[in-house]
Amino acid sequence: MNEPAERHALPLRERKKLRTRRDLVDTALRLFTERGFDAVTLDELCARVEVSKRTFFRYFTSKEEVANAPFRELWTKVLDELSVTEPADRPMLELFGDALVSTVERMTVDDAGWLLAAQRLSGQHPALVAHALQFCEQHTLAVLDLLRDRFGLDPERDPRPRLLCDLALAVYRHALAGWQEHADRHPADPPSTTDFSTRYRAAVAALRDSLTLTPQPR
Amino acid sequence: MNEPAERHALPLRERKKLRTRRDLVDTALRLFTERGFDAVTLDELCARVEVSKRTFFRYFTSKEEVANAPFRELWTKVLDELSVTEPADRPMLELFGDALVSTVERMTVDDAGWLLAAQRLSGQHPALVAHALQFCEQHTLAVLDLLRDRFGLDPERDPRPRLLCDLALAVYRHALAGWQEHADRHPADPPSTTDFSTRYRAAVAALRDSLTLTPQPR
DNA sequence: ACCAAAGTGCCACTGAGTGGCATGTGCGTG
DNA sequence: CACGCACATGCCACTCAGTGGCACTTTGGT
Repeated sequence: MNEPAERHALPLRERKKLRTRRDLVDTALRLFTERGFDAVTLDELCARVEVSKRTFFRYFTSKEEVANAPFRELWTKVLDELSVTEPADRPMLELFGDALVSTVERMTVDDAGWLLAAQRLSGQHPALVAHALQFCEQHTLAVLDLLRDRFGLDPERDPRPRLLCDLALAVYRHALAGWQEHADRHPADPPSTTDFSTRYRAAVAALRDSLTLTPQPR
Repeated sequence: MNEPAERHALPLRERKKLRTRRDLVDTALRLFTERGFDAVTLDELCARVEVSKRTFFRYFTSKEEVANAPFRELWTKVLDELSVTEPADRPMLELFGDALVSTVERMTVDDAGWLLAAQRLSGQHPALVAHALQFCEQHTLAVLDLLRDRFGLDPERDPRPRLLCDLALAVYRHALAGWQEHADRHPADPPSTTDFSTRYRAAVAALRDSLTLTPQPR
């Protein structure tokens, strides 16, 4: 019936939707970056994209969500990757890290730029941090389902899967923050996704030592 | 000058402020619990407490904040405790856990009840999760300052302090969630703060294993 | 050509949060 | 005790995020 054999030939209707969504995200990130998150009203954003405010809310549930859209796109891909990963005999933390790192390294330069822009904004406005963290929390729950269904780990009876997710998220956030700061110090260079990977792996290596970290004598 | 020798004799003006604040928190948590977070408008809450909406916003910065007030009170005490802790030759994670556990066990039964109520609400409404997480983030930054100033750990050059905080927070959140679920299964009993401590310590013990957690064969 | 469904625009509305100014109350001074 | 100062509050009008409802246009299938 409605099964076009060609991959990239989505129903024309879907194309328009994707385009509108992309317009909204791009314009929003640009305006927010230029003038600050709450100096830009939704009315203005909608006017620029030539879309009614009502339509905006059919694409995004809140003003924060459009600013954090790059995070959603990243994690959607990571989850896709994880859901086809074979449960080899390696620590989940590694499987998790591999999925994240390879997803980031597969990003286009443009997408990496948007991701950094979103991260930069998050650092400035508390409401964006809040939304981003709550978004992580939601995805943690999705990952826990995955761990239960595909990897035989039951988060109901075992606290470790839950802790593992939070550990991995802490590492991810640390790597992302470091990447963004580094990118800001070299504004001329294009964003380097391998810089993220390096930071991620370094943070993973530091995890074990964090557990026994002891105060230094003054 | 204004240094009354008596401990509990605050300036009378301050007493009133504390009382108003307490009224707002208590009434808010009660109403939110009875009818749900967004079925209660601020206008209504203010009417109950007989306070103008303008005054509400001199005590709290948002509707979410009043619902999460018990968290703020808890962490304020924990930070106070940490800021007088001597940097003995023990892992920071233990010092941190001791401060948290002893603070919780020193709570009154009433305060424990409010804390559980706030946690219960957070589980229901995304906006409250978001606010609570962002609040944790803020306190993490305060803890990092403390680590730098009192414990000689520099978060600028060493990723471990930052990771340590996130680890501790993950354990805290897990223990709190478990405590609340347990309390809900036994609604007749008064809240048991030692139950929280037990869960906290168990989760700390599980941390190390989380790092190497490996998929189970189906 | 036609129809049903999906997508959109428009309009009015609720409720959170803010600014400004007038009013009142506690607190220290003479 | 009276005065004045500073702080806390109340009131009012305003902005803006987000929602509900309905009418209109576009798209894809028949």
